[in-house]
Amino acid sequence: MRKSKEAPNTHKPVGLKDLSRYLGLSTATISTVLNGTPAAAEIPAATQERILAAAEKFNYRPNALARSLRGMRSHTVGVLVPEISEGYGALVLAAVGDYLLSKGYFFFVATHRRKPELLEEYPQMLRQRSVEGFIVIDTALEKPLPLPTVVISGHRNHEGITNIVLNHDRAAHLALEHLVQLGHERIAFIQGQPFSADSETRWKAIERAAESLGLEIQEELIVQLEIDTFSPYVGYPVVRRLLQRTRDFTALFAYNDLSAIGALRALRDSGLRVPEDVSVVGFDDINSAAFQIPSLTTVRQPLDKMGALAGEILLQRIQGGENPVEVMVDPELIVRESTAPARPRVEVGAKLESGVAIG
Amino acid sequence: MRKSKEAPNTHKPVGLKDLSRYLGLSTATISTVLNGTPAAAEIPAATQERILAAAEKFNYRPNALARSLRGMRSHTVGVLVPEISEGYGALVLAAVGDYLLSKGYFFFVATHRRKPELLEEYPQMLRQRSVEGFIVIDTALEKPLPLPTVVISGHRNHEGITNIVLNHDRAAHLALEHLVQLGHERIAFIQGQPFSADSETRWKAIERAAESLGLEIQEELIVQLEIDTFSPYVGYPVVRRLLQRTRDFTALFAYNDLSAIGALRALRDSGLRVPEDVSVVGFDDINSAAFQIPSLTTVRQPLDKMGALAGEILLQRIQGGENPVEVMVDPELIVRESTAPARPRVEVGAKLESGVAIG
DNA sequence: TTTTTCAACAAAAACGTTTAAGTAAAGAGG
DNA sequence: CCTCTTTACTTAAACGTTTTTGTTGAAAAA
Repeated sequence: MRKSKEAPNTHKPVGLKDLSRYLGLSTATISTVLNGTPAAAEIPAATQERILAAAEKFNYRPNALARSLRGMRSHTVGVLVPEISEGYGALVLAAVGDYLLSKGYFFFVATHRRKPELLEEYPQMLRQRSVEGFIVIDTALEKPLPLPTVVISGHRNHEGITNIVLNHDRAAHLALEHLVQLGHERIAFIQGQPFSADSETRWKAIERAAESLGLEIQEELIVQLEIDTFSPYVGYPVVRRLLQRTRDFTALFAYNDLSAIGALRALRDSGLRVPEDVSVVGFDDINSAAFQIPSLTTVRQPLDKMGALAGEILLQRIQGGENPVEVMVDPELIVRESTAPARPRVEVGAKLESGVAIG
Repeated sequence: MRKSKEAPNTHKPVGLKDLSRYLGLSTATISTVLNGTPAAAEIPAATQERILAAAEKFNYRPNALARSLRGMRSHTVGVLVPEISEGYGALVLAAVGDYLLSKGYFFFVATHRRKPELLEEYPQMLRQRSVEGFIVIDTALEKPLPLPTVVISGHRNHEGITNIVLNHDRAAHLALEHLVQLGHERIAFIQGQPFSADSETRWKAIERAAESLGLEIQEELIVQLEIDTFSPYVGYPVVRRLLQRTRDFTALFAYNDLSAIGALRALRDSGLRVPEDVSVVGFDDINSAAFQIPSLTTVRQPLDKMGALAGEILLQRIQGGENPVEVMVDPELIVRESTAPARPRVEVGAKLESGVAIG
């Protein structure tokens, strides 16, 4: 039907044996030449060229399973993540994936949805598939994994794993410095929910940053998130309540973009313009931050960098390199439309006089 | 150092040979018992129990590489997607992944970023890794792939692949029916950009739906998107322009959520309230649709269903099952705050009289 | 001429499974 | 007592590589 020396059909991939038959050489010789191992030096150039030509002609691709099995590297890592359909996980995963692919690694993704039994099972299954290491995103590991592991925004520290964390001090400083430079002195704050991992860390960082900038934090301008939701509504009621107490502030620094978006609406619904009357700064730089009108000035968590870094460190560790306990990444201030120079204090008084009745 | 019958340390996984040594049985026997093959019927229950117990004790996990290599199934599929950091890709991928994991399959993700060389290379690399099939998301394939393939929102049809597409007729009908039931008669439309794949299909569907509902489409209420951006700003200028021409409409059906969000802002900036003055319907149900205030009524593309369906059909095909050319999925109308009963026509007139000068 | 050395490759083992084919011992049937 | 089954396994091949060790024929050295 099909002549033997013709390129075989695409159904069964051509293997070393096929080349061996075609070239009249042993698979050993072909393998060494194609891999350019030291032993290939003993093979004359003419033969090498014949081999290369044949491999090219038949589009030979070594079977990765066989290669990995033989004891070489699997060039595969496992990624554990709670969810990838929401912004955070997707962004980090995308960055991790891009880095790994660029280095010739493939990866399995296992979404455990925070179910303990899956968190127990998936690492084992991934190990069964010979992954060389793990990248763990936003997940609390019960026990350390039996392979090189890099954790992004993890909640616990274990022996031997590398943690990638945001530099919260710098984040707070960037945001407050920006506002101070715009002339803002009375700044309102939305603190994170008590159960949110970063809430305390970030608030402490804000206090330090305020101190270093000579900025005084007014107790009456602080509100705290309470409800647990993925909707920006999270920020709406607290800002409405704040506005009933006082309008004597020119800027608002929210715990995250979600609450900042809720705040935008609350401010607008209260008749205040952003940024003319109040500047708003968010945190995270989720996708919809840029989508708001006005678009949101925010402290960006470099999720792409964090992902790429995780990939880089993991591959390093796999190759027996250093194993840092913690790597800190720097946030970035993304200035958009929601921040502007502070209005003069006099205007505040004027607005206040014509303001809404309290209570 | 370590006694031989003790559970081995976690560094090297225990293999069939280890069990063989421990039990004094051949690997063949152990394998057949653990796999419950027909041949295991000849092994007495006592032995079987011994084997099971040992496997349990040492937490034996068969090496997936070896198993796949031996010619059985790799239980792995490849997923080709342009990008996973934006909503669409992430949502579909999440659904695909969940389905596959639930069926014991793992998957490699390859993000080709629409670069032709990667689109050429990645399928080959995935094949090298013995994937059993492909799921291709939002990608124009140049040539059919050499394995079972399911395409979600693909742009071309090839021999032997299964396409998963949205039922656009139903989508259009749902949206218009909703508006009609709310009493809307004068409805404005935002058409998709000429280069967008679904633009024409969807518009045709809208025309058919309008016809069937006895709704007349007014030429002067149609605008079309032009710019190519991921920001909702895409919808802003066209709606502003529309509003300069006329305010004589009570509802707006946008091409997608992005443009609908831009439209929300444009309407508000023109002094119109949503939904009191104008109802707005979007399309897709991207995450930020629910995040708007008012939250957006929209036609939901069941990206989760589409992903799960793709997984299901692919596994079916891999197991030699049916190979449908096209599978249509139904959209769903998600009613939120941006739609409400039409205001009476009289008010329209009133508004119009006090309206903006034309030209 | 015989031995040694070298070039150029081949043979075979190994990775950890699965599976077809084979076999020793025990029991059944004659 | 001999043969035939059956039981309960074992042996060995196979998957497609990589890698260590061997082998062959010819040229160089003795």
